[in-house]
Amino acid sequence: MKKDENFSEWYSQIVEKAGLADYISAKGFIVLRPYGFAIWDLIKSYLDQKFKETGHLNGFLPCLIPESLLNKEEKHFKGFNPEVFWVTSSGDSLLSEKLALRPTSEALLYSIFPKWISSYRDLPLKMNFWNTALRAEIKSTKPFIRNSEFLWQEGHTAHANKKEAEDEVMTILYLYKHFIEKVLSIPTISGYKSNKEKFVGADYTTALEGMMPDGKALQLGTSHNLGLNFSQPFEIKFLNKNNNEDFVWQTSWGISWRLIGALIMVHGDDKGLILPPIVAPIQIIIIPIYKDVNEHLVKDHANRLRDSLLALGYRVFVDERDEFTAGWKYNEWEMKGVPVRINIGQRDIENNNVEVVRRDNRQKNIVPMDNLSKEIEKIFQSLQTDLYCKAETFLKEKTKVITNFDDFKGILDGHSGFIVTGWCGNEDCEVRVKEDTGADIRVIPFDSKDLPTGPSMTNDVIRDCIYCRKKANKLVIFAKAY
RNA sequence: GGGAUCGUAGUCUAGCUUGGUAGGAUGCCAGCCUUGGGCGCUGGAGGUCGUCGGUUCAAAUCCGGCCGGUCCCA
Repeated sequence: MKKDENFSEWYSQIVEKAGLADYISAKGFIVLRPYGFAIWDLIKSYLDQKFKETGHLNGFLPCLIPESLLNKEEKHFKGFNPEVFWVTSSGDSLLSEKLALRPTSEALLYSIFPKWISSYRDLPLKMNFWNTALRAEIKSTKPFIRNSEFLWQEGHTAHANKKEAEDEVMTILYLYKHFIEKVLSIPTISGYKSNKEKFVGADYTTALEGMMPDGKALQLGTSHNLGLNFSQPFEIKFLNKNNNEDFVWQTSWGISWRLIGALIMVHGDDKGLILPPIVAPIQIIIIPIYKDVNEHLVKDHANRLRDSLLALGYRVFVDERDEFTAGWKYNEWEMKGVPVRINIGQRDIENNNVEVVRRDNRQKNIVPMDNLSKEIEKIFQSLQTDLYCKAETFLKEKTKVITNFDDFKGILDGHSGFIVTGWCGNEDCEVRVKEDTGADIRVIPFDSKDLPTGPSMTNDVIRDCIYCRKKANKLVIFAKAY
């Protein structure tokens, strides 16, 4: 399957052939297979540790939310209503109140916060939940990218003052950014969402936006400042040091298994997945190459090699299956994206070396046994940075500074990408552009130095709003999005 | 939201126009052979043709509803 020729088909093929997920006969729902779940597990354990290091504790929330609760913050409710699944009966009898399958847990969790928060001593309250959310996707679903139920993590915090909440929003956003860029090797652009695109119920939303190989944007993580928007309707109050009642300042934030989708799209090639080492369920695959006469000798060597690599902390697997040839196994493990493969046969044993193949460029190297761990470490390092650089180069190539609307439309008619331009800040212009081109404001970068196009040129070049030509007060990135 | 297209064995698919015995590949099982880029040979098992209904002596095939997948456009 060719990634360049039919990207969408290629993507669905990888999901199935690499054994990540499968379909079930309910629209928009998928089944995660062990290999796909293992990737999620690795993402989860990495981030979970970071959350704990920054003072967050995990909890568990029910998946049903009474309508009245969801309804309490009006805008929030309206925003989610079209995609909420409702439970209306138990057995044959109708429920007295409809229950929503949680599209997100703010309302549910915040209804109970008042019981837990009464004094400034109870703050900050910082919790996280690893669960799923349900949002009905009527049309165009895509595994990991758009599903009616998805695995995610939602963090929720309450703070004594505005500044602390603002800091929390940024702490988490940069924690995500570090993970996505340094661990998943996917470059991102960080910034604010426009009012139209922000989380319903937030004062403002910060986000990380990535670019997929078809030039479309994919939101990879969000962190919201909820201000007092929930604490007021839910009456989450505390006594401050001066014995006055105050409302808490809140944040919420999340990433989802979309990150797996991004990994597939950004790094994969015609041979299949390519996984960065930290999130690879199997980091090293050992293929013993043997004949009947030396089968035991070679397999013993392979297993000893595995044991020594396991002892060094690597996730290693020896593919001892007799029913497949070596060549078949190469293809299989390349499809699954295993970063490093080690071939070991009679002649390697005699020469006290092994053949090491890295997944991304499939370069083969004969490596002496004594150098092996050093070589693996080197490959892991360079894989991590090479994957990032490749994606970053692409991002830069596909990001253009545009100052007039005709050029803007022209670019989006062909293959899309990111467009850096000016915006007056008026939502009408944003809506019009979306109607005319299908692109909307993905992110309002915090700083022009974060732009892939570099700061020097953009500050001077962009003066007007791309649509109404009035003075631009924001530098924004427009793109089509998933 | 609009359009197109598909659903046949675990998987991929032929057959559908012109109604009449479901065929292949791959995988699976048994036995041999072999393994440095999807090896080879022999034999075997595996099917409510997505689902519900209609037309017909007869439906995988024609018609309609529903369910699900995929793609394109908004």
